[in-house]
Amino acid sequence: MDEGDAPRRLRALPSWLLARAALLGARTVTAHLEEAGMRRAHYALLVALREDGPASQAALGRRLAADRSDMHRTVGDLESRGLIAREPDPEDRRRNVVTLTGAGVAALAEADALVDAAQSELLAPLSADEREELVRLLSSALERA
Amino acid sequence: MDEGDAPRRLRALPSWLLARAALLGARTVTAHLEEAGMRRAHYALLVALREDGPASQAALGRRLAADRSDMHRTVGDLESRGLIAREPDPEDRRRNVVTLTGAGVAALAEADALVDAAQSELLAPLSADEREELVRLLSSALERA
DNA sequence: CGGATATCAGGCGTACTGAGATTG
DNA sequence: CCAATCTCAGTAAGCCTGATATCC
Repeated sequence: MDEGDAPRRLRALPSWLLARAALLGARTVTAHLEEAGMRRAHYALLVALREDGPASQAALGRRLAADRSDMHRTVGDLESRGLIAREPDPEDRRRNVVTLTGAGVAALAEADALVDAAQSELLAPLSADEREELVRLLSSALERA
Repeated sequence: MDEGDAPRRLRALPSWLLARAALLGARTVTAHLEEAGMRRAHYALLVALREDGPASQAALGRRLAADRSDMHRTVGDLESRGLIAREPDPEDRRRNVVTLTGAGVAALAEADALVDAAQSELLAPLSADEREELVRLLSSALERA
């Protein structure tokens, strides 16, 4: 990727480094998740359902900081593959309640392992301490956003 | 952006944090550069020309890890605005030699300040030491790519 | 003949916006 | 009437590929 050849001004710019690292991370995770026929947005949605239980599409979109149009499409994808179920909420008929199916739980477990493998590959040059520090710094930069 | 509400699994995933932070950085830089009527690709190209002198489009693309189609479009944009000049290389007539114009140098100086301001805004929650550490960690993760 | 360059055409996933219909 | 939700349509920039013409 020739980052070493990039102009020094760019190599010292946090925003530029973040963009390059994020692209590398996205490619790595995408490549691994491909084995499960899943994309990153699919995985994030399934994780949110497992952790916090059934929710409306709007709530999921807020929690994942995802766009409503993309959420709509992602939910449709996963529903057509039987990994989630989408049913109207009887208490508020504007809402679609999204729930994880048994197949979804199984697919998610497989995807977890793939995503973990991708992290290891992505952060191979860093020690365990450095990986923790990176997570801490990125979390700090994001916490007020 | 509600990162604080995101599932814990995602908040501990480096690839996810990188994606969120990079998006925030891109939005911040884009917003600041808008004042100079410039996009990030334009800025990166001008920086490369200032630092290493005139170059062919292919060389610039390699140095910036940029796609050749986008490079073609970016060069066209900047040429039409008079910030760079594109002329066939007399020594190798396959090549277009791209050079920075006087107007380009001036626009780049203005953009430098805008980009610096964007970095400060992006990294406001971090101390100076933490910012250096973040740059170091990101560089390490990228160096073998 | 490769190999490299610039260009053109297009696809694809992501981020974002506007608008309509339904319901609370 | 206003607000929230879901849906659909469309825009824009970024990443990527294939193909062609030109030139070393």
